[in-house]
Amino acid sequence: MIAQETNNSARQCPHNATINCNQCSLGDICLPAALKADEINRLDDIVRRRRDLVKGKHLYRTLDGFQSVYAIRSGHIKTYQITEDGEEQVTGFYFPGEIVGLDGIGKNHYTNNAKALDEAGICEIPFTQFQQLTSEFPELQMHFFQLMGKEITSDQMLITLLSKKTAEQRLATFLLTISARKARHNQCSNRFTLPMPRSDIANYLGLTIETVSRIFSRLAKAETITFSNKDIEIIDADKLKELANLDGEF
Amino acid sequence: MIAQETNNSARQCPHNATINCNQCSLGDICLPAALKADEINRLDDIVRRRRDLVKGKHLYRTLDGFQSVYAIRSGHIKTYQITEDGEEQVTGFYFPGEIVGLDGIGKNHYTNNAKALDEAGICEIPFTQFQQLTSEFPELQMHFFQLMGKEITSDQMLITLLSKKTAEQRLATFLLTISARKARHNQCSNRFTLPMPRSDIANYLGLTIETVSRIFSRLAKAETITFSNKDIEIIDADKLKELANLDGEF
DNA sequence: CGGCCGGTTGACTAATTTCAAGCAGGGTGG
DNA sequence: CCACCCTGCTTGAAATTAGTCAACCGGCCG
Repeated sequence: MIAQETNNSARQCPHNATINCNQCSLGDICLPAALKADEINRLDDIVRRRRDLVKGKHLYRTLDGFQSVYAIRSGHIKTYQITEDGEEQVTGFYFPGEIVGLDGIGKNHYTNNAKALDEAGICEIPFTQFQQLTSEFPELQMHFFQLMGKEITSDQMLITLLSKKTAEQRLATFLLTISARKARHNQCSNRFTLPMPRSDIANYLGLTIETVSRIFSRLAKAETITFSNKDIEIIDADKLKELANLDGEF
Repeated sequence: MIAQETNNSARQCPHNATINCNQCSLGDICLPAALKADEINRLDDIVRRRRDLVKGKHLYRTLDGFQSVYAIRSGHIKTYQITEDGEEQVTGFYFPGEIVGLDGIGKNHYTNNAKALDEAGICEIPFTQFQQLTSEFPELQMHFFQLMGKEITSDQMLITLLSKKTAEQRLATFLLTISARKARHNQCSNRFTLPMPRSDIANYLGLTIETVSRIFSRLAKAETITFSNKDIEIIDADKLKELANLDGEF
């Protein structure tokens, strides 16, 4: 029913591993956002590009030594932990321009696994060198603190969601979050393809696959969205916001 | 049944607002842990002491401008958010030696409210000055990154708990977390007084007061703990750990 | 072609919430 | 000093939400 391709070519295709931070289309939402043109070159010097992952490949694993954080140039990453009893817990989804690996900073190893949901282009940022750079550029340090702060606040939003919201509210909120992130990239915000399978959505939202599936159907029946597998179209954003109980947020 | 007083006098009473960072009994778990003696004095210079709160008083509120982070010298703080529909969501409990206010870093305002659960002594750390100090002392910067990292990982533990665990597992985990924090302060780890009411526990764990109460009773009936109101004694820590991790379901 | 995987749907079950009542302790006012 | 009330906590019975089990569907791949 919906035939839509992800539109990655905002300015330059971020799949292209040879471009530098100055040219990158993600410059205004990624780390360079905090820097002046000449400073970006300094950042560029320490960034290692062309770390490309095929779908399903890990960017890092829980006990890998913490060396770097990673900027996502293209594709999508999910982070997850394995609980004591061997179950997977999805802790986050990351979109182009976002930074993964912050969970490793507290310890000398990562606390999550990070896995590509599709073909992903990654910029590796060795943390020691980056940290030196932050001492030089207070703006960058501030920006980085802000990144960690955002990580904390987004985790806390998830906590509220898991603690207080019904299945329907959770899924509605989830879809709106994705939509908002698409908008940030000047991509169509009411028509998109989910990069992750139902099982990951369910896991992330603290629900079962069946419940997620049922809610998708229910939302479609109420003419709030239409969908075909991973292709989603938001028809009635207001109703979705109402369902999510997030009237003022987006 | 249980008559126990909190034992705050590890070395010096942290209620005493006149002592400095060098003398503080919390030196080895608080920020000074990262610093040498002479460096601690520099930290001490920027710390504003004697911000003391009576029970129920706010340390900061959601939309207060972000200026400072706070070290807890004595007493307990809870952080919480108000959701769109006006409900309270407790996001954390903070004990002596721990730092509150990190949620403000991402924006220029706090994203939580912070409220004293009992009489609390607080050291205020103006963030701008602190940030300058971190540029001088890489150890301190590292320690602070670690603090934020810990905030992230503890939030993610809560996410897993809310997403995967049963009511019983949640409460067992909660009690073990408190116990571990008591141990960190050389305080009795199997006999303590909870600083927060049932309603806050329930809210934090994503349960209702009634469920929390029922689980407390169930744990007592199973001779895992005894309790009288807020006074808790852990009788069978092993059983509690067992309950917290993997339930004997499958 | 057949099997597998991801997704959907239905019927039933179990866990937690909701509603309601009651209890204990602390503080206040008569 | 006692009665009363208020708050926080406990307990029981009924209601509801989401989970479990199971069947089925369609596309994809060997």
